[in-house]
Order: sequence, then structure tokens, then C-alpha cells
Amino acid sequence: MLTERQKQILLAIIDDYIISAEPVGSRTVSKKKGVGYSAATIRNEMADLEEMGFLEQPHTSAGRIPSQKGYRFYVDHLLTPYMWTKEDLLALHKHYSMRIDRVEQAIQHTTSILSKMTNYMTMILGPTISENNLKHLQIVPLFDRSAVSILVTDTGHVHQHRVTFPEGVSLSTIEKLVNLLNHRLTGVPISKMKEVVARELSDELMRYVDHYEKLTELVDQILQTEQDTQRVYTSGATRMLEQPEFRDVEKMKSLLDLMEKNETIIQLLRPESSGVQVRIGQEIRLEEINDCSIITASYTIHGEPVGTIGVLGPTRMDYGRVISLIDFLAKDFSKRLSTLYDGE
Amino acid sequence: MLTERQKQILLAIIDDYIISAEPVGSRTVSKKKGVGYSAATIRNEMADLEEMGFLEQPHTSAGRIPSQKGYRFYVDHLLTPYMWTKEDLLALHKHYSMRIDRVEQAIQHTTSILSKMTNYMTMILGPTISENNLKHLQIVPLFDRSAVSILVTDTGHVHQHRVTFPEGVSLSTIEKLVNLLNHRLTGVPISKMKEVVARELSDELMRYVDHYEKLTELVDQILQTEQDTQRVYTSGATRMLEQPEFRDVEKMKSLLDLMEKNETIIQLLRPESSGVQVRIGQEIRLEEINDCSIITASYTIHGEPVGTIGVLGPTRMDYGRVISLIDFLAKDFSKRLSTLYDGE
DNA sequence: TTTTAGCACTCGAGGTAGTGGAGTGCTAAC
DNA sequence: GTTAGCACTCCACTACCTCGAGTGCTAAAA
Repeated sequence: MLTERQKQILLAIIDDYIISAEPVGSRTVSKKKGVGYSAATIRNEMADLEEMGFLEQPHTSAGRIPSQKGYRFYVDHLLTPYMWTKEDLLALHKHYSMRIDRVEQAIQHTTSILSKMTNYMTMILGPTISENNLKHLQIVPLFDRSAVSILVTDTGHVHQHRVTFPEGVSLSTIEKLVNLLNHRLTGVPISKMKEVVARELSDELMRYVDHYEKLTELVDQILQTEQDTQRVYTSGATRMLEQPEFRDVEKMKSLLDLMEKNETIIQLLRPESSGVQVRIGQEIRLEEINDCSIITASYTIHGEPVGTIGVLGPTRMDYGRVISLIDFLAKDFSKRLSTLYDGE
Repeated sequence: MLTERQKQILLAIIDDYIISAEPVGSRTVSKKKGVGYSAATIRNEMADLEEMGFLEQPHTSAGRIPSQKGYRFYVDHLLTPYMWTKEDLLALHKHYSMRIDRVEQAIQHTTSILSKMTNYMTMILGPTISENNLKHLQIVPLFDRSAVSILVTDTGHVHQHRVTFPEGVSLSTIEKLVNLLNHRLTGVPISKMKEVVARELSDELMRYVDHYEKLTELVDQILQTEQDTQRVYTSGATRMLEQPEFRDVEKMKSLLDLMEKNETIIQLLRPESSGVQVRIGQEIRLEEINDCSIITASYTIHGEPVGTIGVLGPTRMDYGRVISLIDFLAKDFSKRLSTLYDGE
């Protein structure tokens, strides 16, 4: 579809534009080493590339900038593996000096590293617990009929929420109930608990415990976990202000507005496939960030994907570097989490 | 110190400037109703006010703007109680339609209301648990020597963290230990737990349990709560972009940078006294926000102050409105929390 | 046929007056 | 003590100009 020369020119233009954020002219390209053609030749090719939709021209007498199609082609076919620089490794090493012993801390730390090293915005979708198995369930009565319900998973996650006892049910009944639930639900995935109760336990419950009808509601309350929407961590919104395309206040505003809506971020980060994923501009299907790209990778615990790491930057993003960084960090983060979850 | 007329003029200028964000000229002031003097008279008074440091002039042929001293005087002596408008009440009402049943949700909701209604940035320092009393303590072993330690307070807060058992200590020993701790620490304020253990329990522990030396470290781990720095909630960073003084990218950047540093915010919100507190410009002692003001109020649970609500805006802030809103919301939030903590 | 040199043309960025208006300070009259 | 009048200041805005980077096209060179 594209001749070797055209690819070479496209590559040169994008590489240059990613650094300079300025339209790239034919002369600039022809002077790059490795390109043995005159500006006029380049001009002809550039006109062709524009016709095919890989390049765009802000106005007649300006150079060319890559179009979305151009970036897509670049990411799919032209990108060469990023070479880590000494500075990168040094920076990574520096960040790794601190000891991490809590999941939250690990997440925050990772977002911060990523945004510092890329200079773009970073988002992490915290791990879901729904696929983890119940380790322990407990009710701590507080006063009157109010209590806290605590679910602990085998990964060490603690989920808590308020519950209210139904009227006229004794504490000992509730204790019995909790014991039963504990006995039967330990080892069951959080997401399947309700199902198991409905299928296997309702008969038994009815026999074992008084006030069955009143208690079903309580059981529902206890097993409620969805209200805990996945937590979102972001970092480096400021960094975007350093990108020339966000020197514009309006653009920055719409970006920040977006970032305050957790649901949108969750939407953006929900993985469509495993591995590193690149969405460019309108591929994101979100008007506000038409000229941004998002690179995501999911991280795993013991091989199971549980959350996502994402970097959001202008379409003119250093794809090579970000992809390699995010890939590395997602893997590293997975490893860290897995050890955290295994104890030391 | 100031004549009545000077006060009147200062008030008029500040009121005008708060709305327009433009230097106020003598003509504008003299045309305000209630002011019966000509522009020339006003000009004389304005020159005096400037000499005394209450006003400033951006350049010779511009109007006057209030200085920090001017705002301070305004807040201390000229501010009249804010009259709630119909829109305010309507907006408040609208926001109150949703049901809240988790503390976090209540906090987030309150920040969001406050930032929406003021159009400034809002910050809330989450409640501390250190003054609450222990209700229940529990260890859930996960695998090998790793476990989760869970502390529940009488207010229903759950604090959790990872602990590692010392080598060569049996589970039953640990169980004994936990029972003992539970028995003796229930009802003790979180912040005093370690003290109580040191004073009252060390002897008993030594007698009761084997491996005393090994266990002290575990006890320390279990009772560790400080690592949980107070959580900070913010909302409405975007709103600042609507303020003319933050149309400047650099300024916005330094503000956002600040907001990503939790410790700084905690510092800013740590209350110096109870009640609504206004800090103007350099009174904040933070270079980055020399031209901002912060209004804070602490909220309480059953009368005990446990956290802070704060609004950050340009020095040209609608003090009256914000003070009245923050006062109202802090009280309302306290009430909500108190009921949340009491059960239904 | 492909590449390159040359040239006229385009268009935006940035610099330089010039103008209008809002506001001031001062003086002198009320 | 207050106000009208007036000269003066300074910013914001516009219009205009110039410069230079970059283009497309044509015709010559390879």
C-alpha cells in the first residue's frame, strides 16, 4: 500500500512531530540523515501521503502533521521497540527505593512513577475483588440495630459496609446466621456468593434459623458488594499543562471535567482485550478528548486480570516510550501485587 | 480608624470587584445607589484609602482594586450576613434528594455540592479515627504467616492492614493474644491503645502467652494505625479555570501541582481554631497560592471535631456567600455523620 | 521515468504605529 | 468640604506591514 520511501517519510515526520509539536516541512525531512532525497521529492511524496489521508496540513503554507490514520499506521507498522535510556533506568531505580506494603500505596506509587516518566496523565483502575474468594465474613454490632459487615477475601482485601438488623431478631440468631454463612461461603468467589446462597442455603437457612423472611433482607445487605464501585487513581493532570496542545484553557478544562467523573474513567479503562492497547483520537469515542490517545494495559494477580493501567496524552504522544513503559510497569505491578497477596 | 464614608466606599469597591474582577473607578462607585457623592470626592477618598494600604492601583490610569489588607478589613468589619437566594435554596434542595448511606459517599457528595455552589475548589479532610474507641479487633490469617488485622471503632469505622506473624508462633497462641487484646482494649480510644498495652498489659501478656518477645512486634503491627494518613477529598479544580485569575496556564499549573500533594492539603486544612476560619493571600504562608484565600470550617461527630471542610478561591472571593455556605454545610455534614454513626 | 532546482505564491506570526476610552490628579470654583 | 473641569496617562484594540517558512508547479537534469 505504501512504498518503502513513503513509510520512511511518514516515520520521519511523525518522529519529528512527536518531539517538536510543530508542523514538519519537506526541507526538515530531507535533511534528516538516512533520507537521501531532496526537499522537492519529499514534497511530492508528502502530497501523496496527504491525499491518502496519512498527513494533514493546518494551512497552505505550513508543513504537514500526522492525521489519526497516520498515527494508527505508525503504531501498527512503523513503531520500533523503544530503547531504554540510561536515564530511564536510573529514574526507575530511584523510584523503587521505597518499601511498599499496602496495595493502595503500590497503586499510588505506580501512577506517580508513570506520570513522572511519561509526562502524561496516568490512571489506574483499582483491583476488583469480585473474582476473589471469601476468606472470612463477620458482623460487628455497634449499637441498637446497626452494625458493620466485614468481608475478607483470600487476597487480603477487606470490604466493609453498614447494615441494619431487622426488628425483633435476637443477636444470637444473627450469630447463628453469620456462622452458617461463614461455613458455607468460605472459598466462594465474592461474585457468586448470592447465587450460592439462593441455590444451596435457602432451605437450610429456613430450617436452621427463626425469622427466615426477615433475615433474607439482612443476608442481602451483608453480601452487598457492588455499591463499592471500583476505585480510580489518577496522577499527573498537571503534566498535561506542559503539553503545547493543552496550553489552551478551554481544552484543559474539558479534560479536567472529564477526570472528575469517575464513571467515565472506569469506562475508558475497562479493558477490551489483554495486553497493551492503543486507542487514538476518535477511536476513543469521546468527544471531549478527540485529540488524545489512550494507552492501556491490564495488570494481573496470579495471572488473573483484575485492573487496568492507563496513560492519556495528546495524539502526538511518544507511543514507543509509553507502550514500553506501561508494559513494563503493568508487569512489574502485577508481580508486586502477587507478592503482596502472598505475604512476604 | 476609617471614617464611615471610607468604609462605605471600600465596601462598594470590594463588592463590585468581587463580581467584576475589574479595577473599580471612582465614577462607578459614585453612581452606586446609597452613595451620594461625586466622583471627585470618591477619588479623594480612594487616594486616602490607597495611602492607608486598603486599595491598590494596577497602573496609573486604572481604577482601584482591594489589597489584602482591604479584604481582611472587609471580612472582619464590613461583611454583612449573606442572604440566601431562592436559587441557593433550590439548588441545595436538589442536591439533597439522594440517599446517602456511606461516610465516603457523604463526603464526596458534600465536596461536590460545595464546589458547585461556590464555583471554587473544595477540599475535605476525612474524619480521623484516632479519637474513636475500639469496638472490635480481629486477625484473619490468609496464608503462611500473612494475615489481615482489622480494627472496628464504635463509630463503625473499619481500619485494616497487613501483618506478618513472627516465625514459630502457633495460630492458637495468636488467637489467645487477640482475645486478650480484644478483652482489654475494647472501649479504649484508638490513639491510646498502645499506651494501655504498655501500661496495663505487658505483665499479663508475659504471663499468659509464650514467645512474649516475638509477640510484642506483632502487637505493634496490629495496633499500627498511623500509616493511614487522613484521606483528602477534593472537587472542582475545574471551576477555578472559570475564574479570570486562573485563565493563566502557569498559575493553574502551580495550583494543580499543589493539589496533587496530599500532605500540603492536610497542612492547609489542619484547623487552628474552631468555627469558620478565613485566611487571605499571604496569611496562608504558601507561596504558590499567594493570591488565593482559604475558608475552612471543621465538622464534628457528636460534638467532637474530626475533620475539616475547606474552600479555596482567588482572594477576590465571594466571602459572604462562601462563609455562609461552608458554615451551613459543615453543620449539616456533622449532623449527617452523627446520624450515620448512630445507625438509622 | 524519476529526481531536483528554481520560482512565484500563500499564509501566519510577530512587530509597530495609531486611536479611543476609562480613569486619574490637580485646580479652582461653589 | 464638595464638586466641576481639564489636562494627562496608560492600556486595550485594531490595522497594517514585514518576514520567513513552506508549498505547488514547471522545467531541466539524471
